Amino acid sequence: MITIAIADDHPMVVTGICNMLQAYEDIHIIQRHHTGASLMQGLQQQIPDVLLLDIHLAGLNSITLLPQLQQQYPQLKILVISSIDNPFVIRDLLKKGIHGYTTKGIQPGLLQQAIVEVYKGQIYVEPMIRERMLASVLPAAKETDARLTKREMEILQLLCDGDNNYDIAEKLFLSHRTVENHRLSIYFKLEVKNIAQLIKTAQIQGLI
Amino acid sequence: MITIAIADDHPMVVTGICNMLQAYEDIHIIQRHHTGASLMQGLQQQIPDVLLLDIHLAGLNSITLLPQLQQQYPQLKILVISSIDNPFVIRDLLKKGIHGYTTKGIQPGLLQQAIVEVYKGQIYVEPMIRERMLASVLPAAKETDARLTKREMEILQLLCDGDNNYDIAEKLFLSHRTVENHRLSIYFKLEVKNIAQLIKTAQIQGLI
DNA sequence: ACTTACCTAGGGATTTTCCCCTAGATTTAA
DNA sequence: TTAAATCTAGGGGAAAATCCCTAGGTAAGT
Repeated sequence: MITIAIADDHPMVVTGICNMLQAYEDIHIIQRHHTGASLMQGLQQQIPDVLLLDIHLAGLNSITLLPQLQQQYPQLKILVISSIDNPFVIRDLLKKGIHGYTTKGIQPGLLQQAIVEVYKGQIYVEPMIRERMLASVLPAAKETDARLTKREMEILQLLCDGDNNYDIAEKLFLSHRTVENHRLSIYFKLEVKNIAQLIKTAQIQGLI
Repeated sequence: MITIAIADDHPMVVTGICNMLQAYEDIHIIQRHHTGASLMQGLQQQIPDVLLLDIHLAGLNSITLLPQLQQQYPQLKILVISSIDNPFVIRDLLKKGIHGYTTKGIQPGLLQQAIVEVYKGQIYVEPMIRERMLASVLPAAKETDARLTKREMEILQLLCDGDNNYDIAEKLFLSHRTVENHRLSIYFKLEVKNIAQLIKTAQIQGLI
């Protein structure tokens, strides 16, 4: 018997999930929450085996709850359910220590499977997403050694604010040529060839 | 008795809706679809009073089906259900002739109310969205400027890919000066002053 | 002590962007 | 059927970015 708590600010999704899981006798839903506050309170009463967590809870990004959840309930398995299908975003979530990820489009049978896998201590990622993540495995490895230095990160931030070399030079008390050098080395590391691609890549990789 | 067809590529949402509406005896769900093709076929068999339509159907934007739906089934009421809560986007949908809009976060009672309203020929917008649309009435003037034309959107996409004016000119068979003009008018509309801010703004506003 | 990475700065040239304009053709809305 | 918006294209010039380089100082590890 696996106990479940659901946290999602869309009642429709909550009832949808409940309905899906009704058929499985080994899964028992013990809590339903629509807000982060309600969730944290509920966990104090009783700790489920698996938490089905939507990324968007009314007004707050539930990912911000992760560190707290992990610290207070280290044995709690967290299965994130969301609409996002960007492999980079999901990879970041997994890095943050969630135990599984599925989209809201998952088939009932797979959801049950996901819960069981996560419960058993496996990391579960919905098959379709898993494929897409595989497709981005190489860029993922690349991204690791594409680590920017402190100065480069600093300049990246300002570039992303729309500052030009001269603005940045003034703010950091540097020559604009120095800023240019940093900028070009950022381009090289992130394998982009202009500022537009840089901003996009930085956003996708969560560098800003 | 109001007959309903549901079109949503997320089984979870479909079962959630069905579950929500089970309690209401005056509402009868006669069709469930996960793809646009299935939907169009189903409508040929039997026309429901109200169509609950998700914006995202497997692989296609269901909004593209609107003209066809309206032409073939002028008496069909279309209630769009989605996760989008951007008032501007919703206003555009209403302009395109949908009869109602709710998010997936709607309460069961309100969903039933929405269906009844739409069935009776009213335009229904979820209360929370309605408020936010009201709140954007004044900036609506500003937003009018901020709406990009077709050509501008096209160029925005390419700019976000890192193409420069010359690349874009070649791809679209234009002069690079023309591309430049479009680019500058995009800058003006989005109130940015260079490509870096543009990419960032476009990402944040979901324009790409 | 020595290599390596990092930060700094610049010369010089080319390409692209950015800013100020005008202006005709076409499309759309009032 | 006007009026307004959009799409097209360009002149001319200033500013910035991009692409070649070199090179000294500093900091960290081996």
